[in-house]
Amino acid sequence: MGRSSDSRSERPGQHGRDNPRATGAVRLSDVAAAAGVAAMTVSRALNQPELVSERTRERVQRAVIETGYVPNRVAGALASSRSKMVAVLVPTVAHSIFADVVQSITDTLALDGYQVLLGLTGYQTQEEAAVVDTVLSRRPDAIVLAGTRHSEATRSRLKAARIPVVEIWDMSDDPIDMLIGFSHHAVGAAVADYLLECGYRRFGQAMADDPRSHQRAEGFNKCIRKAQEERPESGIQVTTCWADIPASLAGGRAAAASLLEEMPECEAIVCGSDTLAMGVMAEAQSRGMAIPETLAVMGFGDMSFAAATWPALSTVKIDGAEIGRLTAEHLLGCFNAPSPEPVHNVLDVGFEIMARQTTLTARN
Amino acid sequence: MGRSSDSRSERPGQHGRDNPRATGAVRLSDVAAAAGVAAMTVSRALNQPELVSERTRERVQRAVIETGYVPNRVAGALASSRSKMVAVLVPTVAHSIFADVVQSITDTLALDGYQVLLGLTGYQTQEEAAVVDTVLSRRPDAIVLAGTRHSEATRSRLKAARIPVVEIWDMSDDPIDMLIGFSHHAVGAAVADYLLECGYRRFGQAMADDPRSHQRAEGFNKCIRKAQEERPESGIQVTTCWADIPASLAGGRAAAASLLEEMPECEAIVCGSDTLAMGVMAEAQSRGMAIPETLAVMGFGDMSFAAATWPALSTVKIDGAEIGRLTAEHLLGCFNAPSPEPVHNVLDVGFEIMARQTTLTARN
DNA sequence: CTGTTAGCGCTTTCAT
DNA sequence: ATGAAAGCGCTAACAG
Repeated sequence: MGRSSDSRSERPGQHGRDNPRATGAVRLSDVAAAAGVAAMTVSRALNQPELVSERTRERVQRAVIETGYVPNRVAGALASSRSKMVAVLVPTVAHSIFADVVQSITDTLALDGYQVLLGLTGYQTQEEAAVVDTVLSRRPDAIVLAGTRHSEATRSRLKAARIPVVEIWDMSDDPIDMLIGFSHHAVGAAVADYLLECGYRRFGQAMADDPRSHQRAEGFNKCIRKAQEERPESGIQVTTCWADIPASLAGGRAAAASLLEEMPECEAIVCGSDTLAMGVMAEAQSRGMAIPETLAVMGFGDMSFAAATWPALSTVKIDGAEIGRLTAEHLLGCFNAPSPEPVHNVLDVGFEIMARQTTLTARN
Repeated sequence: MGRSSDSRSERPGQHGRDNPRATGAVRLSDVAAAAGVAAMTVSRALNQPELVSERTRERVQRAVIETGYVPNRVAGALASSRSKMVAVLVPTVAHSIFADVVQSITDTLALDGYQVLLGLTGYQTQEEAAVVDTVLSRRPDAIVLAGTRHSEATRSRLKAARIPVVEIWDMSDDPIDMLIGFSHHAVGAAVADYLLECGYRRFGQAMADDPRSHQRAEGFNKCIRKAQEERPESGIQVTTCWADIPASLAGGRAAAASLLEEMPECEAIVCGSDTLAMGVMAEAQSRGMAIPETLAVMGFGDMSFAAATWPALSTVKIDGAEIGRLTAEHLLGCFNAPSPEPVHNVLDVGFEIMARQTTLTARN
């Protein structure tokens, strides 16, 4: 047993020079030597244990512990062209809505041994292109990205990568591959319909200045304009205020202050996120305005953030954690499918308007 | 030019079979062929452009665009044993405090071309050990992890990895390598001192049931006990309520309700996070208790979350984004240092008690 | 400044 | 059930 059969077992450096190897880490062949088997057998014992006899498996197990072996998945990924990594690209993780998505995807994928490579794209298309390139160079097995508006370069890069791509958090007529999202325009329209139905007439909008908020605002405004044309006498009005991104409580306060200045008789403020909504409510409260009696406020996102604090808040319920889970499970389905062909599949998760009685029946 | 000098340029599969290669992606040698240079020259043109003549650089640039080449960093990492990835391990990203850390580290590292491999460890030591192993198998160039209480297995694994390790968000006498954090025990004690100094006597604690919150509570209680012994007549009391993790507004409300039930004459509630603090304040408000006149509330974390809404809230300021930035810059310093030896370095970023006059002078 | 060669540590394939 | 050989796509080291 003096000499192992592995030609590199004496750990020479590259080119046979006799300085120590760069990493110094335990290799598969070291474990193999310790267990008295071939490297390939160790690989199998670790990755496809059912193909190895129980006796060998145990010996390998022991050798792994003895040597403190940590597999090198970089090498594994190169050899097998499967990295067991999924890239997740979101504008930011400092917003609860995307943090929930990332958390949920990470948790769900971990169950199947996949890891998340995080990419934060900011809110600029140009930045996104750079992040996509960097991330693709890691050869992830799939990529999830928020939004459906990408540069043509980004789209072609993603298609050329020939891996599952899931766009989330928005809707599109022409997804790159898969899509799990909803129409922000439709949400905006639905909110307008809803509030008009409730009897409100004078609206403010406190929206973050990002593309998806713009779409919701457009949907809202379009619906409002239609109502104005149909019922010119009703006095329907809307004023919009764009808050800086990232959205903050302070931004919400400022937006509310500005809206109430411009439109003191404002009855309802529609907000681009729960964060903005809370800022708006803080401002209203500081002015002694009763919510929802004097001013109704509508948020956007999952209720969990705000509901406990502000029972008067109504919101469009979009649960990031749920979207994340759906996305991850969908991907795992792709990975496990007999055919690894990309599936073209549009899935609208819909949305739900959560309205507390206290708020939205107030004026009836 | 009919035949390239690259022996694999005709893209045979492994072992010379003639099915197409697994990935089908453009390789360095494809770019080299298109540019009429050697693969190595392309590599240099991309990674060390200063070593290549301008003419060659331009030809390579053109060939890269022409072929749509996306470097394979998996192969690069294997060959060079530098992955340009930093693993970041936090309990969760669904808490603003850790989300800020991750956001900030990601942003800062991106400036130097590093990417973040995200690991979410939950709050259990056992889970952490598994995540550490998985993450190390990707051979990150460094690892950042929240907390200083790890299993012995985790510690030895991390030491054996021979990469920079930064523990953050806590203090330790025996860090694995580097540490950027603060003592939770000391924070708890400082808060107690502060509130006693302000004249408060009957305290509630609404803490999340995680190790670091426990340490703060211990620091707080120790300080309180000392005061009780020194001034038995003063009527100093404290009751603690442990909220479920992850901390939520609802959990904060429930904790406050329970505390106020047990100790109706409670004067100040110390909270384990801003989230809990906001829940506590919601409950107080719903009971018509004036803050801070009737009940003072202290949070923990960065003010940015809550300050705009609750000017009456006081808090221990721990800015996750700042810690993240510090950590990333510290790491980049290590990477660029002439000596890549691990630096043993304890850095206490300290903390700051932000106290709004309105709250903490209320009883004076 | 550019090219050649020999691996990085693993998995695929084929052979036993 | 186990092993041997070849190669994944890139970069370090040396040679020119």
